[in-house]
Amino acid sequence: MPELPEVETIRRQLAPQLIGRTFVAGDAHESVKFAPALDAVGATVTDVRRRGKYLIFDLDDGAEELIGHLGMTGSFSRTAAEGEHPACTAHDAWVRAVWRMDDGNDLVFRDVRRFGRLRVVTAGDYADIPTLRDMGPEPFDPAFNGKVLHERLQGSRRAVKTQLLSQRPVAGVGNIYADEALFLAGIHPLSRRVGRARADRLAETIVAVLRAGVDNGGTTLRDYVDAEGDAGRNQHDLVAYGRGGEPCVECGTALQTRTIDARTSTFCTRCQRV
DNA sequence: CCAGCAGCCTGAAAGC
DNA sequence: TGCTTTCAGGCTGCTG
Repeated sequence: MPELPEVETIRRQLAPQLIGRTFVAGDAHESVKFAPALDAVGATVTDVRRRGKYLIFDLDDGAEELIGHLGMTGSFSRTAAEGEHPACTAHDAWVRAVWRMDDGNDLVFRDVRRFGRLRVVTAGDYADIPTLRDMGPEPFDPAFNGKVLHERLQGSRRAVKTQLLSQRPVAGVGNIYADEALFLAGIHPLSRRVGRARADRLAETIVAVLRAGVDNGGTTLRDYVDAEGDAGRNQHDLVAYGRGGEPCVECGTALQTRTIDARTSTFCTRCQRV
């Protein structure tokens, strides 16, 4: 599932191909999740940014933004133009949006499970995108540290993992990297009390696992591919996520799996303290 | 305002 | 073999 490293990988690949290009036509799935893709037709891409797990295409020097979320199975790719007019059906059954660019290529958004979303907003107006509006600091921003994380975790009494997945303490952490960061920090996912010292450690491990994910081109468990269609390599480095029943790399205890907030969580009952 | 949870989606894998 | 059930889960929006 695309989290910060996967989205960042895609951003880096798309940016040089799209900056300066104009959307000259488009086609989109009828769902309200994808139809807004057509609102970008006529606009020129002036930058391709990322905020948490959201891709943000700046349009017309910042007047508007095309915002994309990959959901569970979303992916972007570029292909030579297919047909005289862009059409989702010219590709495969899971393509939800196609934009024809002024360089004769198509930008394609494919999303099997349709958990993704596309929309165009006035620049910076995220009133209708609550997760983006309330998003915490970027983990790679120098301003993000244990002090900031500690303060932001104080705002809620919910379990630390639940808070991380909300995107409010810090941007871009999903289920995989949350399990990894909590494991490396020695913090139980159900902990409701993360003091300053543990917050310092957690901030460090969050940055470390996300950086490793970017360096490895993302984590591919099943669906994720980058904008070139290639899988990531970070799945080989995971030490907690998806390893329930296997021995903890630190102490050898069998890792435990349980559902927290309808999501699978894997952790070590010995190394990770509540 | 906050916590908790149903619903959105579909293919792969497991179960029978 | 083939049908049915379970599972994966980010985010939205509703409810108490």
